[in-house]
Amino acid sequence: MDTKKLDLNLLVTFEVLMEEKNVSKAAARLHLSQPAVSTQLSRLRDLFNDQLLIPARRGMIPTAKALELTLPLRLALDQVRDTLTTHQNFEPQQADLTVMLACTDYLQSVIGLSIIETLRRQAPNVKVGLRSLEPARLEAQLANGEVDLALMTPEAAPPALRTRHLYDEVYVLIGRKGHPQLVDDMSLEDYVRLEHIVVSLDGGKFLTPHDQALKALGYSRNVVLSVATFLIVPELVTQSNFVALVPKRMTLGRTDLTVVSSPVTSTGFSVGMVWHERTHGHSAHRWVREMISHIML
DNA sequence: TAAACGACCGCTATAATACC
DNA sequence: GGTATTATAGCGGTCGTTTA
Repeated sequence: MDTKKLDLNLLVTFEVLMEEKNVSKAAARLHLSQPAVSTQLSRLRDLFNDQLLIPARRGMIPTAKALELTLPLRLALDQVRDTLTTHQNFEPQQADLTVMLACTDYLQSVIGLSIIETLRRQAPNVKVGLRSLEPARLEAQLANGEVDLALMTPEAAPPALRTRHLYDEVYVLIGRKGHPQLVDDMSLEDYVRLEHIVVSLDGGKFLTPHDQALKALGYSRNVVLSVATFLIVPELVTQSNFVALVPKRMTLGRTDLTVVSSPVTSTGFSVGMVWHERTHGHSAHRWVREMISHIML
């Protein structure tokens, strides 16, 4: 590649073209004429030695290479934008705004308090509204301002949104303190005989991906209860002999629980932040995102 | 230092193509 | 045929480099 031909503006054009998949719409967003963007696309094609976007019935279809380039180029541009805006004025002590945060009940319980405490200390006039995550509506909510930031599995976010990975979560098995069968290194046979609570966020389901993994091994666990939220699970297990797989961070500081590893490796999940272009460059929102990143470290 | 030159970029106009 | 969309031609302005 001849880097002398490289112009950062071309990468910005590529980013918008991949979002719009339409030269005319990309041109409107970039405040350029359609031919100007068409010419830039031609230069991008020359630069990457690939068609990148192929004219289709309506708009354009990205090539495999274009799809491959999208994420790394966006990350590179974000880094440049971050560098340019890092030192823009934002005074947490004087800031006065409300940040609407959408996340699952589990995340509200795990990090909600930490966020509020840090904000009260560093930005006393910044308020946080916590609301339930609605994945199907999230993109629209982020676009229209109902939500400013979502905490969720970044891989599940619509591709047009901005994401940042925060941490990887794993599941652990919990039961009441002194539970007679709940020990580390228990056998798979003992494990499936325990009385399990499962969490089905959309309600009432008894078969989870973990059960499918068990099924593949020829086992089926004894599920006695399905609940729609992680929040009540610790209370249920402390008052019974039930056990449950819950995210490890939920158990931190809980002295009334026995926490052991599951004898079957249960696929964990990642947690990240998801936000819209609308708040991407906003210094206060940037500060909030940085603050949450630091809390999660 | 200033003029000349050339490369580059974006513009308007328009051709080509596909769809309704 | 009208509309939507991309691509190209030709033109003018800007900017960096070269040269006197």
